[in-house]
Formats: sequence, C-alpha cells, structure tokens
Amino acid sequence: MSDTTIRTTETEQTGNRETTESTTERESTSEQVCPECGGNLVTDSEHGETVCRECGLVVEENEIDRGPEWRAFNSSEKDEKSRVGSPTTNMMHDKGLSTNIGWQDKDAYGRSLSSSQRQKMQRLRTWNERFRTRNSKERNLKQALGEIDRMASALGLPETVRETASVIYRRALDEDLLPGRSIEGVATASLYAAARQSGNPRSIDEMIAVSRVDDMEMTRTYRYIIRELNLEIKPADPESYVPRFVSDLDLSDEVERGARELLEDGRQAGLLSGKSPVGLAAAAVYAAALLANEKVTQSQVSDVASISEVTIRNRYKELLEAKQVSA
DNA sequence: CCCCTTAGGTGTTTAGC
DNA sequence: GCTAACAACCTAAGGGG
Repeated sequence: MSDTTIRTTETEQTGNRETTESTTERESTSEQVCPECGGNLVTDSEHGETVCRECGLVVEENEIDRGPEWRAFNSSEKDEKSRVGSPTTNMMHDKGLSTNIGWQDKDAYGRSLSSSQRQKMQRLRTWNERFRTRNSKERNLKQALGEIDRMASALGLPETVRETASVIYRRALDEDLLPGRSIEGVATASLYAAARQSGNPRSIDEMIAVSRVDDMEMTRTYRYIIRELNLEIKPADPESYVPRFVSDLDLSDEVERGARELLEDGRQAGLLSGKSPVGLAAAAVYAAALLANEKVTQSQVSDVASISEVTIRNRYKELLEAKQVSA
C-alpha cells in the first residue's frame, strides 16, 4: 500500500514541475510591511527599490529593473525607441531566439544580391540550420535524459541502467527515430529496454506508473525502437522479479529461496514459456510463502506485482504441481 | 475477509488464404 | 495483407470456509 502512495506523489511532483517555470516570475510584494513603522511597502520598479510608504525607509535596493531603460511619452515614440523582437515562445525548441536568415536574396533595402553574395548567403543558411538543429537535438536529449533519470530513480533502478537507457535514447535520436513520437515515450521505452537488458526488469505497468505516456504508446514505441536499433532482448527471467516482490512484501530469505526453486522446477517441467514472467514470479512468491507458513494474501501479491489474482491462482497451482513431480 | 471457479472480452501470435 | 484459431490474461460475478 505504501508503495502505491509513494508512486502517486512522485507523479504529482513531476506534473507540477512543468508549471513552475511559468509562475516564478510573478510579482508578489503587495502584502509586505515595513520593519520600522509597520507601514505598507511599495515596489518602485523604475528606481529598483522597495520603499515604505509611511516613513520612507528603503527596504530593498539594486533590484533588477525589467522595464525598458528609455522613456516614451506617446505610442509612436514607443514604437521608435523599442528595439526588441517578438516575445519568446516555448512552442519553438529554442524559444524563437535563434537567428533565421531570410529566404529572399534581398538586402536590407530590398535590393537583389549579387550572385557571389547570394552564394555566400546560401552557405550561411546551410550552416546556420546545421547549428540550430544540432542545438535542438541537444536540448531534446537533455530533456529526455532528465526524464530517464527521474523515472529511473522513481523505480529504484541503478546507475548502470540509466547509462544504458541514455545510450539507447541517443541512438534512437541519431537514427532519427524521434519524429512522430514523443520524447517521453521514447525515453520510457529506452528505460524499459535498458532495465530488461540489464536483468533488472520492471513491468510495463510499473513503467507507465512513473511515466506520462500510456501503455499503448509505450509498447508501440518500445517495439519500434527494438526493431529499428536491432536490440536483442531476451524475455525477462521471472527470477529477476522475485527479490523485489519478496522485499516489498516483507517476506524472509527462505521464501525467496523457495520461490527460486519453484521457478526452477517449473522450468524443468516446461511450464514457464509463454507465460508472463511477472505472473510466474508473483505466483512463485505466493506459493513459497505458503510453504514457509508466512502470511501473505493473494491480493497483496497481486498488488505489488500488478497482476490479477486470477493469474496468481492459476500459476501457483501449476508451480506446486511441478514441484510434486520433481520431488 | 480470503480463496476459488467460471464466463466473457481483449490482444497477440500463427497458419492458411 | 487479411482472417481465423489460439493462448494468456483481465474483469466481473457468484459461492464456500
């Protein structure tokens, strides 16, 4: 139970993270009082000071004045003196701040350029575009790596897995697999693949619990990058889920050993293939706890393993039968 | 509450067109 | 490339200690 609460708070935090940037700039000096006389304070942005309205005490000075450094007395003066461009926007990867070289071969007065000038401009356009996209990739990568880091730590995945995930993501980016897919989706898929490759698998359910994408997108993207990057990923070994389930349920080492044996017997009996590894691991843990007389209910196991009780029931009976045969 | 069974729906894989 | 059969899993409903 505590496990799920932790997860939800984490997702909430990340949800908030998006909005902080836009709200930090808001002014908030309205309700402050003067430390000397208790009068109201006013912010004078022109002089960069916060002053008490009653006694004139300057509380704060040398603030940054974000207004224009010139004064305009009517709107035409304002137009004349202003020399800034359009406001920045988050809709462009670089907030619209990078340079764009116009496509018309005209100079600032509208005259056509000479042919040598035209060629020069063409070269400049090419290089400018290269730098811009390189930067956009870098930014993309930076955000994705942040996401990977966040999800990995929410899932308790070790450093090495994050490392692998970033390598996978980088390759996906280099091979231009990103267009048409979300950064978040590819990041999630990369991490999922990395976790499985390293023998620290997390189930799809666990992944999407900390990610902002749904399972459809996640599995689709995962399949896609696996195929395109020719990643070899073996089906997850049920045993790799065992230690985590055991510790999440506060069970003993004995249970863990028992679960591993049950899975081994099951492997001998050939009933592991085709079944969901998570379900098998959950069933083995439940069965082992039963044998060791340690108290867990099927619903508890189904909770930590995100698997249905029905599946646990079906699996654990099979596992116990396999044990009978081999014993 | 805990466990079990059954039925019906869904999604994936595979054989055959 | 499409369809049908198929296995595994899920949810939901209902029943026994």
